[in-house]
Amino acid sequence: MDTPQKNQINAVNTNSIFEHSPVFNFINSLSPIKYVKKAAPITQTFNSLVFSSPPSVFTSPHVSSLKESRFMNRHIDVKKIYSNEEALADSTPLHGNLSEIQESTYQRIFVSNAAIELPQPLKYNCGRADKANNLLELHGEATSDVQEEGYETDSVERKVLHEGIEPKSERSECDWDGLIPESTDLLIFNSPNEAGAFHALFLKPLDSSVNFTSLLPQTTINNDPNVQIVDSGASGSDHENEDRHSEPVAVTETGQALDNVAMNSIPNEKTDDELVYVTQRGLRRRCLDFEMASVLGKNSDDNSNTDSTTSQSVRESIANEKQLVPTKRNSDSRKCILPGIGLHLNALATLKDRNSTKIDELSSGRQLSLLCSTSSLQISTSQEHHHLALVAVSSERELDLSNNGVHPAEDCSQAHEYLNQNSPKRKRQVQFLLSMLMRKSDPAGETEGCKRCNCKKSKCLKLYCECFAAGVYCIEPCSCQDCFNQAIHEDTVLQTRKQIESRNPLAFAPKVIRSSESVTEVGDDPNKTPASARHKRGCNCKKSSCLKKYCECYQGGVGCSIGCRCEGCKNAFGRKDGSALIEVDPEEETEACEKGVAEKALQKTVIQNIEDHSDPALVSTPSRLSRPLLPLPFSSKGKPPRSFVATISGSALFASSSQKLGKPNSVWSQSKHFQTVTDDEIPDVLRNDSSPIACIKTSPNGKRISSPNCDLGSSPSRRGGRKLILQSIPSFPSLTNHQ
DNA sequence: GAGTTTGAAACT
DNA sequence: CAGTTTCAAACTC
Repeated sequence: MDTPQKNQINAVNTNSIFEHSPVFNFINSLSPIKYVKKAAPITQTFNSLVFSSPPSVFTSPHVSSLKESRFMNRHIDVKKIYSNEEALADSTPLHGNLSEIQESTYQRIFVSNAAIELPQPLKYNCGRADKANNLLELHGEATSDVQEEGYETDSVERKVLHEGIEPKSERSECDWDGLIPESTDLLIFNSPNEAGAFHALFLKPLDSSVNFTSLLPQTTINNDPNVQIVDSGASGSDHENEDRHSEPVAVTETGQALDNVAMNSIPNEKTDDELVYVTQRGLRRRCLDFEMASVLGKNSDDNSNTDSTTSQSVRESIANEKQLVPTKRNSDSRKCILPGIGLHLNALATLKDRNSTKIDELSSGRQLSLLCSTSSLQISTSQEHHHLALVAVSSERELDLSNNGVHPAEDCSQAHEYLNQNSPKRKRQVQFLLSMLMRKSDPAGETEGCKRCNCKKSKCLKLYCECFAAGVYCIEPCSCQDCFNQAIHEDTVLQTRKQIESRNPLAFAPKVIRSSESVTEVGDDPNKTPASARHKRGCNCKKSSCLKKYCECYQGGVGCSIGCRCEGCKNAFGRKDGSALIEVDPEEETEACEKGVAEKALQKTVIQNIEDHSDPALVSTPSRLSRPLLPLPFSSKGKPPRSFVATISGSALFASSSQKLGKPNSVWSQSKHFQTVTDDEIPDVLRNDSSPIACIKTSPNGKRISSPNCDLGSSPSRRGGRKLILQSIPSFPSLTNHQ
């Protein structure tokens, strides 16, 4: 499949090595315009990057994607996970060498995500944690059919092994070590070593489209072995392609290749094994990727050392589910990419959890979050569209972090460092985010960020368990008893999940659906809640008047709708009767906010600001726009996965996705949800920012009706949102001002 | 931290 | 589908 990206990439490749040199990249980073061009086609890439995090929402078990594997198992064998990836990679008819693949991989991650499924990007976040992993993973993905592989693979392996063995030593050299968390659960990195991978990502000059380099010190790049590795890869597919003479794999192509891989798995056992080996390090994740899990689960038993076997089994499983995976990707790779978000949230949660548990990890996580935000900002330069999304995400992360008890100051300090290198705009944006963090003084929030359950009888295998419901494994901070929601009980978890889904296919779906996306559902129905978002099932509150977190609607930051069976609804976010918060009782809302919802409200406001950046009035009057969703589900309860998903994803989206995929079940895949959120949702919102009215039509009632254009349907047109992106950037300042 | 309240989830 | 029970979070003290 040749995509514009590919072409671009090729063009890039043709460019001399100079372009790929760190210095050149850095210079390029300085000129956003250029990057934008390059990036333009790649917009999705960015998403992947940003959202690489594991989807909080459980995807249907049957759906298997690379992402899944990654996300799924915090503790799952790397091999397994990797195998999934491999399966994808294998399936790919890639023509490039491993080296090429590596290069392409990096590019993919940063540059060409579009073609790449979200999973890949996720890889980057997730498992790629390892320095080596980055390369390997890439290889794994791209590897499929590398014929020259032997040569390159070996080298790669060596690198990987080498790194794995002495990751830290290498890092020590890197200046970034301090900044970049070694162990970033957040990112899904298992071990500190994994951080290196992340490192590499940042360090890597990436595609011109995305330049983290600007953020990163050049020196670091040079110094850090990892960087070098990355560099080689990063320097560009160009180099590799040229040097290795292997079939050139354009980044774009790579992305496609990845997709293809998923579709056509061509198992390269050797490569797979290697990959698996590498991947293992970064696999530890709290997030459960049920989709993958289902697939992986089969293999889980074997996980440990039977590389070839595992990879194969994975492949087989994947092959069996080929339709799903391929469909997903084919249907809309872009969309699929989003899953990362979900993961991301989970990752955040995990991070938080870990924060409580492990200081080191926490710090790293923080840093990561910061880095992510920063990176997002940078990326924004090249890709505004993504930028906003990223910003939103980052902001959320930050918020979460703050909630978690992470000290914003630390993050801020680092962020500032980055800022120093960035343009004023970026600085402002970053500051904005930081301010949000700082503001979010959330005493209790600290814990909320991460999911911690306290189950005593459910074994964490029922929806009662928030961790389980969120699609994440229970972790140390949890106070659960007889917990089965652990990687070691993966099979049980998957089985249970399936069972629950069989009973209620939507059981793991986001609880809050954004109306804009689900406009079809609510949009025109005057009877429905004015809010832009609403609970998928509605609440059934009797005594809380929908003013406490007992109420899921309230908890989710959305107003009640006609679907609710609540009594005496006084939901501050919108009453069942349709009255908007402000309209109904501003004070009430205020109180609620003060009590604990404040965070949500704040986030909401912030989000709105982001969305409506230029129009504060809108924010003040939700009714006008339609009730703001839970812009930041994270805050609401610190339960990123649920809220987040809910907020972002919409039933409509799901439906569309499923249709595309051709697999109804696939609809539930987290990736889609995330995708929706990332690419579609946020971008749209951002778009709206620039011109709130543009995408949003206001009905006489004041309800928001998404315009056709706005409809995120996932059409390519949507993605073209660059214009908006540019506009969105300016908005930040205004937002900051507001705050 | 223990106990109560609450409403979703699960069960019948 | 409705009623009941179970469960764990949210809340109160």
